[in-house]
Amino acid sequence: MQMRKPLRWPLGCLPEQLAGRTVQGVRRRGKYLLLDLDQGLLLVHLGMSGSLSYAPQGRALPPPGIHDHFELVTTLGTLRLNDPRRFGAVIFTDSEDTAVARKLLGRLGMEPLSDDFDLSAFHGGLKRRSAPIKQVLLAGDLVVGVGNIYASEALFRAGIRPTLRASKLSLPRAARLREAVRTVLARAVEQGGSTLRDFSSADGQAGHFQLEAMVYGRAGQPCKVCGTAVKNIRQGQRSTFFCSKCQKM
DNA sequence: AAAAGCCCCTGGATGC
DNA sequence: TGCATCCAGGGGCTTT
Repeated sequence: MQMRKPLRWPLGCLPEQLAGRTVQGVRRRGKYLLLDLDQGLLLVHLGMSGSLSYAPQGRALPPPGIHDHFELVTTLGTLRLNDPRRFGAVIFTDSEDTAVARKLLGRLGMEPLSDDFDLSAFHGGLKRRSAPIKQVLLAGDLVVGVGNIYASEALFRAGIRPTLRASKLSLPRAARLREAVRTVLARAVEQGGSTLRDFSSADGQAGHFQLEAMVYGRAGQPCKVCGTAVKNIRQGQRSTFFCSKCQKM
């Protein structure tokens, strides 16, 4: 294992902590990748611009560039993290029960594509929030995985204005939103995600979901359903796109 | 407890 | 061409 510049948090003594360890399994929680080791746990986050590439043993990765920060070298192959903006993270911790792990993983909400994405829990959570629904989706403490693109897209599909206070959502509308979140994320996964500039998957493929976005990145263009010009506003320093005719308060 | 703002960082696109 | 400005798939931390 080698490393270069620090990411969001310094990479610290990873070489010592990882030397000789065995990767026993790989999981995901929210946008954290969890590598279960024979001793300890490695948390990996890609931030906004991170990507992983992998080469099996015997096939070489290209020479490391300035944005390659971390390589996990195993007997089966090498996993490399590239992250130009360095918002990503690689963190070693002893288990999921350490203070560090709990701080990062403990606040995470329900997994949208799993059975635990329960409607009454979702609606109940929304009831307790007065913030705009878009920001509640993005916050990740009620439901995880809904990033900036998919929040706008899910709200469009559900016909809900992003500025609506979360607590105002009726049960039927919460149900519709829940379905929209699941549909949008499942479709995005099928399409390999969204490549706006530098994102790629571990085998170097770009994503294509952005090509079928209904509102995201389409400010001023006609809504694909009704033709009204798509609006772009800012909520919590992030851009939001919506159709003022299709999406009701 | 929850909301709102700030900040981390680099690079590409745009405008003068 | 050169420089300034704005914007970007996230989310932790601090302040209100």
